[in-house]
Amino acid sequence: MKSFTNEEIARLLRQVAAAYTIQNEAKYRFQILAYQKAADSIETSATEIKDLLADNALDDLPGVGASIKNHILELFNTGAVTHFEDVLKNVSPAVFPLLDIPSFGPKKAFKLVDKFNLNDPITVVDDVYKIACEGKIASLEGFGEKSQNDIKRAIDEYKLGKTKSSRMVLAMASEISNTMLTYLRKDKNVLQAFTLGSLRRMKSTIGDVDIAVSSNNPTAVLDHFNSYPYKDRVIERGDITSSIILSGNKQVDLMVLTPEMLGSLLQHFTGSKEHNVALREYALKKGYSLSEKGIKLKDGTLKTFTSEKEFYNFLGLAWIPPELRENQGEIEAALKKTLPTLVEIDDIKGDFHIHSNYAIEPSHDLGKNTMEEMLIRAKELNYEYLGFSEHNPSIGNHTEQEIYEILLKRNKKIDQLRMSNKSVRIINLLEVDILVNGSLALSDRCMELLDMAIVSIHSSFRNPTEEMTTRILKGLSHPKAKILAHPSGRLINSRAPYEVDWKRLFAFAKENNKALEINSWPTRLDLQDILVKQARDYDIKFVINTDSHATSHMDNMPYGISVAKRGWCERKDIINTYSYDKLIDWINQ
DNA sequence: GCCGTTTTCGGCCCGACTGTTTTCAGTCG
Repeated sequence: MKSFTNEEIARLLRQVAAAYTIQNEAKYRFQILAYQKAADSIETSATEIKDLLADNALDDLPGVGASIKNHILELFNTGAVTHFEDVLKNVSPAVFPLLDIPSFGPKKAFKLVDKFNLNDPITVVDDVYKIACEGKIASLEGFGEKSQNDIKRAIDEYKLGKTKSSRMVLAMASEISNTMLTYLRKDKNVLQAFTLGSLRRMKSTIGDVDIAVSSNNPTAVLDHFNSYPYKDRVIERGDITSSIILSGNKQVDLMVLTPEMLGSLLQHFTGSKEHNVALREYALKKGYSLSEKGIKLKDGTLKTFTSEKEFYNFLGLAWIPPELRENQGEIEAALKKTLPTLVEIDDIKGDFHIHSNYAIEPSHDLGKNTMEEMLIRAKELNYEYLGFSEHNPSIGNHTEQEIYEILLKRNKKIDQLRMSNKSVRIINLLEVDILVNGSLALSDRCMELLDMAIVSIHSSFRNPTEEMTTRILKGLSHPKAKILAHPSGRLINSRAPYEVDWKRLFAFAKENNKALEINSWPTRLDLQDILVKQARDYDIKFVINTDSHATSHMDNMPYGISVAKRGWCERKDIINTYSYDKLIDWINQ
């Protein structure tokens, strides 16, 4: 039995789709869609295919039917798939690396590889670049001087990091978008301007920044957009859309329509693609054809909408919050009027993951601000309570007795603060390491000094699923351990999540009244949204924490909120929306 | 190749833009 990661399987399925496209796009139109859909589904699955296979649960994945399932089984059994080899045999492997370069699709990549006999996937990008520089591409049928230059530039930018798959963190995309909105609104032709796309849906990572504007003079708005002083260049410019690249290879897309079309424009450009496709298929059955311009009725007339709500309502649906628009059951829920009332930032009454600079001699990093400073910020945020949760004192450098004394001293400090700070109640926590063997880094009598503890993994991330899960459950089983922090350990764009048997963890958390943290740190956002949604089916509790190491970090809470919303969470699912009294009841349960 | 609130067969979103064309092919979201 061989093993493959989800990423490898998805890549393989995309290669098959590309090969079908090259061979005969019209003939294989629906197979191509099916393979791409299956690849998307596998790539975004929080559970590894190998684990689904072991549970015989591959059918749970949408887009994976009998045929592709059998291909995957064959892949794991023999290391290869006969059918895939058949489809791929006439396509050089040198085609595929080109497909991660923006503006390169299967057909263009194949033509270049085929005409110039490029067969080395390692060097193919450089090979194409060289051929373009030598001026050999312009004379090919279907190409010209311009497209030859475009190819050169696309590869230049690719080498600087602009690939189809590169994504930025939410915080950076927000900043780019806000700056752009401020700039756009300076033009009197801009009636209203909005952030759309994955940024409006508050996805954890963002590809391009999408912006929509309503205006009676789109040309003037596009001119203004194209004159943005911090742009590197204009990628494209039409009658209603334009794209520019900013320094750092960040792309901004703009669409401008008249105010009477604003409703459909917002709907269209917010996406996701999957949501829009599903919505359009649903509408089609009612005889409607949807686009950014409005809804085309059976008689061919276009009905326009000034608001997004009217657009959804016309289709018999409740307005769907952007965070839910991922084709994960939201259309059905909107039809049945069973959409959740999502948690909002104003519901938050406290934050439990706060690292002050209190000298606790920890195993990991200390915070930068004093407990007093953190409390002031908490008061400004209108919090009812705040939990201090520095890392436990390092067990390598202290005896158990020394640690006990450090904590006694810290408790005295916290008691003093409780006397002097009546407006914000203080919860006494620590963030305690779960060691490799599953025991906690604090002794039982040390744990007794706390109101509750956050436990988390900070070492040995790469152990097998079973071992990791057992380790976490053991650590979490301590009666004082109430919260599991950053449950998957992922760092966006730098560290893959460790592998956990999520179903087992969720069942355990439900059974033992433990909360899973949604960590608001922009490169963590962990538990990730799709797992939050799955966990919610187990009816378990979450806590949205900032993991702050400075007062300014406490402002990251909205990012955690966005993850909770994308996971369909309501206020009742989140323990730091509880009043202080209710919270204490929960801690003592 | 997938899928089901008219279907287990017969459907499968829709339009913008560019470059190379002279009505279209390819890419993108």
